[in-house]
Amino acid sequence: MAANSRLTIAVHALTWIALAQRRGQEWLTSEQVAASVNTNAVIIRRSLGDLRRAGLVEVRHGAGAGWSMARAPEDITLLQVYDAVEREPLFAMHHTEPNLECPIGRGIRPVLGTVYERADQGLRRELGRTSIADVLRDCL
Amino acid sequence: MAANSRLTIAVHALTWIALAQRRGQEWLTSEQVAASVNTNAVIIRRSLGDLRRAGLVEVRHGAGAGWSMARAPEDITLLQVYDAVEREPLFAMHHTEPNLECPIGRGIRPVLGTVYERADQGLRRELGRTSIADVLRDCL
DNA sequence: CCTTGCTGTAATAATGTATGTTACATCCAA
DNA sequence: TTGGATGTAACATACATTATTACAGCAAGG
Repeated sequence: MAANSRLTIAVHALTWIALAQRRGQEWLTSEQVAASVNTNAVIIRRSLGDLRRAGLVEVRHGAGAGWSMARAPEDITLLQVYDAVEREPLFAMHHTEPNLECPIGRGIRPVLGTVYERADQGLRRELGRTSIADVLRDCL
Repeated sequence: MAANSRLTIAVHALTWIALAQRRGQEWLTSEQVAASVNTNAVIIRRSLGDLRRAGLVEVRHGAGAGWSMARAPEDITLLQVYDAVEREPLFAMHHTEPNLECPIGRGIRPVLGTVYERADQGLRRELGRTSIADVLRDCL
């Protein structure tokens, strides 16, 4: 699959904001976050926008604008970040409908759907075990 | 991520070959498999080629050529199929190196590497619980 | 040993997604 | 009112996936 770096970008941004706040800087601009992630500020705004819609960060407009945590780093798991930024399922079904005259073609999609659902749960269970606070601690 | 259908295609092909063999047809051509999956025969040959390199199927050339299981359907898990056909990791790191003058930029990659490794293990544990024989049974 | 049918793979195209970049309307604290 | 940042559209580039055509290579069976 074309693995993407959305989760990486979002976790990096959140962790950096968490560290800045611990150091007393309440609001960070997308430029400041982009400087640590080393990417374009628009990429950061898009990512933080996803996190805002999920209720994980807050944004402030006008003069002195920027981004801030909406919750304590201990209360944000990587699973919540994953859900906020990732839209596609892990595994795709057939591009074109399989041959319904074949018993396998008829039956395989729900069967695979169940298997893929369990695999997804296994992935999510692990992502739910790590918080932004854990990532911050291990970074330092 | 751009979810792909490689696992779906490979499992479908294997399950169909397993059913054909149970019905007494030992060798299937890529055209016959493609007719059930409803895709091009070259796609099937590429997928089965991956499975052959992993030791899951056998190929026969010349007249009467085709594909056959190299193991019993009970002894092939979807995890083995996944490993045979999937090359990319689930999550990508940053496209460009993060800012190494930032504590997060310096430390985050190994931290995320560990988390992503655990998430991958969670996914794989579940895929290892299902065999081609299970898929075949549930299809019928 | 030669025919025949299928495999293995290269080359190409169409499509979709990820990332990066510029531009600009909008917003709001000071 | 204004200045600086957000939100988002528009576009470019790069790459992955799937599909398709073409053809060399292989080997079973006449």
